[in-house]
Amino acid sequence: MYTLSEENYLKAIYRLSQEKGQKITPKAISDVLGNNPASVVDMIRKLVEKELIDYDKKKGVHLTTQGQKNAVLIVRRHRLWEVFLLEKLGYQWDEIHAIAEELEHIKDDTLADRLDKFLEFPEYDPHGDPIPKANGKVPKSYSVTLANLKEGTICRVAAVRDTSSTFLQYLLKLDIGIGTTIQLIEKIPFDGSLVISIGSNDKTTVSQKFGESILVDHSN
Amino acid sequence: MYTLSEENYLKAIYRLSQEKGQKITPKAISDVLGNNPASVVDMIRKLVEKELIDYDKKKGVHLTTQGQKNAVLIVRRHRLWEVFLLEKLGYQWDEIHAIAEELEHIKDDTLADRLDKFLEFPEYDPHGDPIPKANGKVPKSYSVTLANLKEGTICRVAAVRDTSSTFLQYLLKLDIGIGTTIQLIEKIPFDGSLVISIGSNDKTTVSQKFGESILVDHSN
DNA sequence: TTATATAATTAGACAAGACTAATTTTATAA
DNA sequence: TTATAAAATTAGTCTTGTCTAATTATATAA
Repeated sequence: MYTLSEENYLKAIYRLSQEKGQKITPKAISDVLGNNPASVVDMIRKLVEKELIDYDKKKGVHLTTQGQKNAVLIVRRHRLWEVFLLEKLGYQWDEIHAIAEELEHIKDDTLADRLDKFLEFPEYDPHGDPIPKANGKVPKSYSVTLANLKEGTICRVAAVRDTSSTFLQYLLKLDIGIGTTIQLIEKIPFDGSLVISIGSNDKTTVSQKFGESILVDHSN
Repeated sequence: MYTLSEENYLKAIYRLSQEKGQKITPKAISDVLGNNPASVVDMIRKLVEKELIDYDKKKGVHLTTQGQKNAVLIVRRHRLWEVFLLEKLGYQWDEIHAIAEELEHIKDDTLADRLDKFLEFPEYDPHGDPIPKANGKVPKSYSVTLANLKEGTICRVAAVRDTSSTFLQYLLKLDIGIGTTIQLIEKIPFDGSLVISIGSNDKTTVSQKFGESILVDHSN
């Protein structure tokens, strides 16, 4: 088993590896974890030693098979606990991430699988992120953002990319949740702002950044 | 909030404080936690500094009001998680202690209370230990052991004093659980062995140590 | 009461994981 | 191509919580 810190690094590296085409550098990792680049270099050395990652200055950091397997398991635990906290304990959308951040490190061979069964094998967590299966397979995740759509398109909110409390509270205020229908009415060329209609409500304007944080499902 | 280590010390001291009449010494704490007495002395200094305990060489260690409050909360979390693991996730009696040992350290202001509600406010954990209430009140705990009874007494198993896997597996093998009826048939003066009848089964002989690890409820 | 065993304490070391400051590499722009 | 900025790395330090070994204090038994 690995330490809390090692697991957090694996998770951060896994997350960065999902952003295709980006080289995973010490700087990038330090930005995700909010710590010092020097600390990251130390930990990279340690994880290479343990054969959880490879590091090549040119190619950046990559998870080994072993590292990938572990990272996926941590993500699985995190997302299952999020479902539990929201569905069973009645937490709000914006409260669950921080607690799951601790729960994901609880070590027991059968805990994740038992929790999975108890929750009746959910495929997605409350933020719309796919929950890796016990065998490591990850259900399809969404990749089209609201900001990607053509004007006029009607879509369904499938997932959100940001777990910050400020973002999630803003969503609650706008009455947006997983499954909400949104029509993209207009894109303002000047700053990328989006004019949208949420559900059957009136038009609202949101920022480009906001539009890029919402992943959608649309039929055409 | 306190560190994992500080919480484990508080819990150990709380546990020792339940054994009335015993002075809480560094040695006693090191025995409970399985670490070096020198480490205990260091931590005692730290906890005194934080006003969680008092230490007087003559009187030993005592929890302050603040320390008591925290210790009780940790115990509350531990026992609630035990109920969850057994009732909701289907773990065996002997598997839950170790996992609850990790879960009890998850920090969130409302988690214990939400879990308590979700489990419908259980009064006792699966080992028969009382679960402290949100306000710090602790339901009555049992104190009479099987070994304390007079020959002939019929009792009900109310709680067990040992959380070791070997002990709990032995209980499963003997078909003893919380609520099981046991009659104490005979006490062997030589070594304190007990001849008992479990439920409606034949006589069995168990050791004095075993008898002292079972807390019972009896009507006369 | 004195010898001996046990407990408590102190001093010093160590590993993990973080930091700062200084230095070296690499990338970017003039 | 060279100057400059940014990133990576190294060296050294710090904190937490542990340890061992040595010392001092206390309790127990002869």
